Formats: sequence, C-alpha cells, structure tokens
Amino acid sequence: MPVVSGGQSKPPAIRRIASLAPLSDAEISMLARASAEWTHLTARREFVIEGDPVPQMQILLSGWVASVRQLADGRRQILGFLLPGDIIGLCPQPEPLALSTLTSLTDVSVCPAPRSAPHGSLARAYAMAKALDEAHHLAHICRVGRLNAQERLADLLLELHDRLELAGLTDGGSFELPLTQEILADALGLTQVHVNRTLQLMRRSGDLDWKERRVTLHDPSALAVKIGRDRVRVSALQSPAV
Amino acid sequence: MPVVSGGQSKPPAIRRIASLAPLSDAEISMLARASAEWTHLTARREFVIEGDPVPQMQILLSGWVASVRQLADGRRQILGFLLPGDIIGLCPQPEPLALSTLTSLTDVSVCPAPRSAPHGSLARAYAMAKALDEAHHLAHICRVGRLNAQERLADLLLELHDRLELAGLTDGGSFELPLTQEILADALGLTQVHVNRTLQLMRRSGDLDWKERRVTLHDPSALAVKIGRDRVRVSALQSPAV
DNA sequence: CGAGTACTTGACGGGCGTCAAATGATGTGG
DNA sequence: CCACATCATTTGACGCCCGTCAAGTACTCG
Repeated sequence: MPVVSGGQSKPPAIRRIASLAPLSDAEISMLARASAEWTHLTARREFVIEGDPVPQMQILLSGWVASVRQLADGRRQILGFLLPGDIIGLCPQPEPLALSTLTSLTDVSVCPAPRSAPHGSLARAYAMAKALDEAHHLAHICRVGRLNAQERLADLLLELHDRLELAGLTDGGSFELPLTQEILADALGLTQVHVNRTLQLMRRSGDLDWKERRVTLHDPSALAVKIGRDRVRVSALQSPAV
Repeated sequence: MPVVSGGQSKPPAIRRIASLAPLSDAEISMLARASAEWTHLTARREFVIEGDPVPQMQILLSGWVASVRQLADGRRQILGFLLPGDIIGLCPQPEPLALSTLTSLTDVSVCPAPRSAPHGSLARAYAMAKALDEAHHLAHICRVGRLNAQERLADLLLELHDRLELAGLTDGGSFELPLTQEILADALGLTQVHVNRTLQLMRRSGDLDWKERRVTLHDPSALAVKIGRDRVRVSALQSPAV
C-alpha cells in the first residue's frame, strides 16, 4: 500500500513525478498530503470506461493499470500501461471523454492529483507527463506496426524497465511484471501462444529470464542496442533517462 | 495556394480549426491575418527532424504531411498524417523535442499559429486539436495492432474522410488522396505489394474506387458499420462528427 | 524516346494464428 | 491437508495471411 515512509526516501509514485521537473518543497508536500488520501481498487476492475466523462485527475500510487480498447468481435488492444507515478485523467480540453477504458491489472491505489498553479513546477511536471504519454503511444505504434515478435517484446520490456527505474522499482535489469502472457499479447498485437514461444526463444538466447512475476533483463543496454532502441526524450531539459 | 477567398466561405484550414470551438470574430480574423503570412514547402522535404527542438507553432494551411519514424535498418513507420487545419509543434512542455520527423508528402503551405489568450476559445480549440491528435494515435495503435489488411485500409480511409470533411475537402464519400501505395503501406504496417492486393479486393467488392489520386468510398457509413468503426469523440461539447 | 516512378501480377516461403490438449500453478472449501 | 476447480503456461500440428522476390505494365517528364 502507499506508505509515506518514515524518514528515508520518497515513495515510488512521488519519486517518479519529481523526476519530471524540479519540484519545490511545498509542491512535494502537496503531493505527499494528497497521497495520504489514497483509495484502493482490486484487480480486474474497469474504473474508467471509454466514451464516458473523464473523472477527477488522479495519481496512480501503486499497482499496474492498462489502457484498453475492445473491438466489437472480442478482439482487444492494449494501448499502454500505467505505472506508479502516472497521471490519470490529464486532459486539457473541456468536458473530456475517456479515449480508452482503464482496467486495473493488479490491486491498485490512487489519490486525487493536486491542482497545479498556472506556472509552477508542478504544472511543468504534468506537461512533461502528458508529453511522455504521447511519446509512449508513438513508440507503441512503431512496435506494433514494424517490429517482429522478439523485437516487440524486448522493446516493450525495455520501456517498462526504464519507466519503473525512475520510480525506484527496478533492481538492476530486474523488475516485477504482474502481467499474464495473454495481456502482453493484447498489448503487442500478437497471440498468447506466440508470446509464449517468443519468450522461450529469448530465454534460450539468454536475453531475459522470467519466473514468479519477475523479469530479469540480463543486459538492458545491450538488448537496447541489439534491437535499435533509443531512450525516450521529450524535452531538452530532460536528462537522457526515461 | 492559401487564398483567403473574397467573400464566400472560410478556407479549409480555418474552417477546420473553427469547428473545434466556437471562435470569436476577433479570433477568426487573427487566424485569417496569420494565414496571410504563409510559407511554401515543396513535396518530400523533412522540415522537422525527430529529436530536434520543436520550431515555432504553425498551422498547416494546405497539403499533406506525414509524421514518420525511421528504424536503423531502413524500415519506416508513419505515425499519422497531418491535414489542412492541423497544428504543428503544439507541445505544452518546456523546450520540447520533436517526437517524430515531419515530411511533406505534397507541396505544402504553413503559417505561424497565433498565440492564444490563456482562457479564450482559441486556447480551447488548440486543446481540442491536441486531444484529437491523441485520439488518432490511439486509433492507429488499434488499427495496426489488431485489424487485418482490409480493415486497416478501410479504417484509415474513413478517418481521413471524416477529418477532411470538417475542412470541406470532401465531396460525398470522395476526396483527394495524394499518397502512394508505399506510403499507405508504411502507415498501415503492411508492404506495398499487399496494400495493392488489398485495394484490388476492396475495389472488386465495391467498397471503394481509387483513380487519379482521388478515392471514393461508395458508402462511408456502411463501410464504418462493416468494420465496426466509431467516430472519434474527445469532448462532450463536441458534435458527433470527427 | 529513354529513364524514372508508381502500379500490377505471379510464385513461393515464413511468421504468426488457430485449434487442441497436456502440464503446472494457485486458491478454496471440506 | 488434501480434493478439486480455475487459471496460466507450455507444446504440437497445421494452415493462412502477409512478406519477399521478381518481372512486367502503365504513366510522367525531360
């Protein structure tokens, strides 16, 4: 659960938001206060529905969420994943409608996102978050449009690794991946069976390991080079991470 | 080229922007004045490069632009198309870097986009434009991830039709499509050869016609139903068009 | 009229989907 | 603590959609 830890370091979600812009102490404590009002959500709940009005802006504090579209005949496409520190309902237009359904993949906790002052650092952090969202969507188009199964898997896992790293949720190349192969398949535009086969291949070639909900990329940067992946950059002010 | 016509109706680009929010007369004439300072660009020029700083915000007045990513080994993925009335360089974050390369597919004219007052209708129009961009990107993920070749083609052509309609650039189900089959292939995650074959099929089944750079969808709404496509909606304030 | 570009068509192969079933995990109640 | 249901992973056989390679046919333009 979201515990604002005693004295040591920031909780993952806040740590990640703070990495987007140099927040003031006042802004950090706004976030800390907001995260005290967290709510809980169990796994497999559709808590935002495509086409419905977008609810109050929220911060995902812990757990994983998928942004999903379902086709009439049952096919599903996962548009992206939301990780701790990601913002829900960040839409500049008036009376926004949700562009996708949000489903909790795990137990999840969220809290209301503090309103930002017009020109403060928090507003900048939100703008960066929105831009990163867009960058991830574009990366996903490329993945699904032009990469083969192995490249898709590697590329997605590397993106998730980079994003989780900013929240302090990685341990070297290793991190928790609370997804089933079927969910990966729906994200990558593949079938569950083929994802499985591709994973076997990558395990045997030593690229990764995956047991008990934990993935280990044996050499993330080598893998990134191998498939020709660049890190995401959306602003010149940004360190060359995420 | 961009002629602010004598007395009759608004030029396509302005017409489309005005469809996003109820602009005041003052705002409309700001747009008209801005469009008088248009610049020209010939076809096949990369005028924004991925990773470079984003230039001054501009309005695409006429012509088609592709948002492109090129992989190291030569594969290309087109992330989306920009049509007259679309905004270039609309990024809220500070010192933004371009997330994709912009290539003119035809001769193109652009003009600087007027700065919007903080809470005016023009700001709302820009916010809507940004939201529509996002919606189109998400639609593209689904297309490329889960639709087969025929569905991809139909879905993309329907989207382009709907967007051009708002600019007054359609004639029933028919509109100019200044794209080669190779460019369509790069957008749809297919090969040029397979796009060709798919087009033949759809021609023979009576779904569409395409000669001399002009496509005709014989029955757009029937086609939309056939492939299970909904129109894009990003705000409750929006009429159920585009 | 020749060169370039876009479109068309055919033959063939492979990556990935489909169908089906076995094996292994996880959890719940008796 | 075991019986049993449920869910996730694994594996095999087979086939199709789409990619690849190659050649031929229009168009356009200098």
